[in-house]
Amino acid sequence: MAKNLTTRGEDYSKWYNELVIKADLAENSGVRGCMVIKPYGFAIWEKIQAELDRMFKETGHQNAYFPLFIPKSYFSKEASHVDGFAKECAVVTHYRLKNTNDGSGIVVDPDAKLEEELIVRPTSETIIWDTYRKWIQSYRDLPLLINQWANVVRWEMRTRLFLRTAEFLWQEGHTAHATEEEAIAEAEQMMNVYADFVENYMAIPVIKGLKTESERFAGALETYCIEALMQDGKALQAGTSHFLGQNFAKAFDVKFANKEGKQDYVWATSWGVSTRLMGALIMTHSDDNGLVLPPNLAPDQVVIVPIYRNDEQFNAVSEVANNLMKELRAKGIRVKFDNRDTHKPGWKFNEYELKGVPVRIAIGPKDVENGTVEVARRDTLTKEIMSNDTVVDSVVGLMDEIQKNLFKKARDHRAEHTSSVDSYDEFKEVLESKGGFVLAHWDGTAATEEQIKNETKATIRCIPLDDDNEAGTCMVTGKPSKRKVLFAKAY
RNA sequence: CGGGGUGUAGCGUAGCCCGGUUAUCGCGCCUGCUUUGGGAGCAGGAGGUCGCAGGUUCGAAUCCUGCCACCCCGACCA
Repeated sequence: MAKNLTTRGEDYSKWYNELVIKADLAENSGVRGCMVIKPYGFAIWEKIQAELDRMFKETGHQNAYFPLFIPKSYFSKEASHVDGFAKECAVVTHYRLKNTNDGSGIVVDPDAKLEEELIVRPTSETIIWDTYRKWIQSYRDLPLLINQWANVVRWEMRTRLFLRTAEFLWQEGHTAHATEEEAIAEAEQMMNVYADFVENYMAIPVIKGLKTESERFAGALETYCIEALMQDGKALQAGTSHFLGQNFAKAFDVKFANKEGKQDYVWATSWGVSTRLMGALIMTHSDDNGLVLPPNLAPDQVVIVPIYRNDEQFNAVSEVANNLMKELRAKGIRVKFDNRDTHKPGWKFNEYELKGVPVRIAIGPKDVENGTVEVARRDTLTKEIMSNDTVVDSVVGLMDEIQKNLFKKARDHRAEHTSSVDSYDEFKEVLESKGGFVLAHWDGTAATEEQIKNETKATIRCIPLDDDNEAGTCMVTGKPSKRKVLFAKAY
């Protein structure tokens, strides 16, 4: 585990400051917990977007865009939705500024007060369902499968870089279906898409499951989620997919004529992942030398660093480097040749380690002479001299190997930090001593869940969807339990 | 919103308690030479509304008052 990675407080912020900001990922802009994402960090986000977007389209979805501002009245239409978000909404009340009469500055013009205030979207269900009403008349208009890439604002009382910023980037899918079964299938499908992406691209193992009633999305009948375990033993919700039933359809009067010609309310889902995924990526793989990026997600998969003393050597090394770059690119690998003469090799080595580039190739005069290059892996921090004849194939193979190795490392770590307990004392003891995921029996009531949370700070991350369905009795109340559920302290 | 803390160069800081020359040091930045296979060395140089506004004083980074911002802890949460 990266030694500077702790849960909260000074060490945590130090970890982010030293690793992330130096690694050009992001910096805290200081404006109410907002975040400036630097080019390198944004390149990672763009990779996440690109792959997810492809997967959404492969499952029949289309992109659209809805307004940032939502009339306040829309929110009051779905009661539980209001309860969930009312406390964290930014509200636009005026539309104009003016100079003060004495010229001392600018103030909000009191004459420019809006008739109805606008909410800066914390999520887009309301405005989207208001729109869907106009789009849906017949079963022939269904299913409506739409995704939006957008920013949203949640005025959290406390923020944390990547995990909980006041404004964040995300995608939100909103679908409408003719039947309940179809909507449930959609929600499950998207949970599976998320799990597939997070495991195979981000190399982060996840547990698929259902949220308990108290942890459910505001307005949902069922919330599917994927839960990941970070290096420090705390859980992070990496994505959610909600079955919304007919709640929003009823609230926004979205009806369709079914095949029998009768009016019925549509069935809905919504699902989303955010820039929080980047936090998960960092906190799962990084070590004390900086980020460690899985090859499938790294903006640069390979960086070539030249070593030279003079122009003659630089030209010789560059020729080898350019050829190698061309060959690797022909194999579909993202390669960067860092031929800047403004930084020395040692400086570059550290720079790319900090940035988590999976493979670094160094080429110097000795290599040119010997027909070799030095290949270094970011995940194991090992170096190997390779012949020019074999290096292309080896590097191609390394992409796969590093990807698998990172996933395996993360899965092994999770296995070591997953416990199954039978008593409340044991539960507390495990949480205290090693943290991580703890499987335990629970009686299914919100009251017991609340008691456990108050006494241990652990929450039910999910009711796993695996086949391990052994019944038992609740560790707190002794009442019957259908299966063990997944507890952890969470971010 | 409650509790604690901090504001001095791009970043990190000393000085503040006990007021007194030109505000300290490191990193970074610029110039030159030597360097370049793991964050180079030497020499020279640039860079400051000491968070803001008042007050006390011959004199304020330092003392007093008010304000602002940020960080940490709690409640809230993707």
